[in-house]
Amino acid sequence: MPTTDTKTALLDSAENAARRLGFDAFSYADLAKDVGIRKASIHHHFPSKANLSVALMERYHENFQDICAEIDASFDTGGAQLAELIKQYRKGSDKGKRICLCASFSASRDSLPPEVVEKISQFRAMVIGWMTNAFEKGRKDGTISSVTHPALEATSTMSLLEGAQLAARAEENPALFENATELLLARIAA
Amino acid sequence: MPTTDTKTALLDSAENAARRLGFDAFSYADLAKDVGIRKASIHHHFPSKANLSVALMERYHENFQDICAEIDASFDTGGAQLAELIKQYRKGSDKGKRICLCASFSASRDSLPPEVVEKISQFRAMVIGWMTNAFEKGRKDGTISSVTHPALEATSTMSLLEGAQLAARAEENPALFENATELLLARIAA
DNA sequence: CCCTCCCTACCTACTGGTAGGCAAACCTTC
DNA sequence: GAAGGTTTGCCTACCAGTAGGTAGGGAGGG
Repeated sequence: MPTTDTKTALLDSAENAARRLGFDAFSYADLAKDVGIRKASIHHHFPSKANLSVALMERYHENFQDICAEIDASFDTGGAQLAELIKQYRKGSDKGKRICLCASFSASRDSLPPEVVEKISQFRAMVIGWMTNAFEKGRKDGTISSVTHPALEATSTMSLLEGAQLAARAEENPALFENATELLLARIAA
Repeated sequence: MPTTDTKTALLDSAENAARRLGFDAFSYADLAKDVGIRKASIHHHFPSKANLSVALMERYHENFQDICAEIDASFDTGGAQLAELIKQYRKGSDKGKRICLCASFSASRDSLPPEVVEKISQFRAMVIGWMTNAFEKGRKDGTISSVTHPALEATSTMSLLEGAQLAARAEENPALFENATELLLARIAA
């Protein structure tokens, strides 16, 4: 076992770069410098950049799914669950320094292999599905106000959250994320 | 006067490329091929890519401002004005093949000169300001339902629209834009 | 012995950008 | 209106640097 798992270190570095700069704006040379190995050595772990993008999206999907499951386990009401997801997106925004990998990859769509494009859709469907459940629950238990159509609420909210991250990123200012989500949060009962 | 204004053709090609692929994913060689001149000749019009990005953002801002002014002149109610702006964003999405230049540039923030980063903020402020007026008007004339805080509504809506474009772009599917904006449109009286 | 992990060295293609030239259009000034 | 100079718009040819990727080798552990 290596001192620190190099493959994981590469994924961490690449995810960060992709979310900060975009998929087309970071190179294997950047990763090499960041992780502390030579550029050519990266190809041992990820033969191509397309290959790396697949691994990134897979890991991101799994991690996010785990987070959703944990929210389900820790919070009972639909409102509390939704609030926690919003908190997660705020955290993912990292004070306007990054955006969601899904949003970043969506913008770089044409530079990615079809496999990743497919996985972006699956990620979106997964999150929207989870949010639909949260809105449904929030409508029943009364912790989210004015919910008429949970599935549409989820779709709107997904776009809102990614757009809010983008807005905060534009000025590298976390307040813009807060502003964009304030009305949504106001619908959630304490 | 040239047969077709080359500078304009370059701006058109570059804007399209930036909105489809991202700022880091198109090159001067791409533009040259598209417009039909040699790569080096582009530097006559735009000495550097940074320079080009400034011109792109400036033109985009002006064009969008004109569109907003035209909506103001053509539609009386806040609801009709907002609906028209949403229509504009739908059109800008081009069936999921592009996103707003502002959204694209926000994601590529670190590749752009500070001047452009500043202009992105100004663009956002301009659109949000216009939408704040529309929501304010819609609240008064009753054409937009449940408006309590126009400025926050505008900020949310801006994020929603950019996020909706991103969602549609992810699958190159215009239906995702429709889904994300359906609830918002439902608030507007016919 | 082989497999994992990383190395040096190298490749081709392409990046944004520069130097200098050349033809046509545009001014002047006679 | 012709002569001369300047500006505009594009060209060929080239540059250093970097992109992703390859070939082959060596150290070390199972």
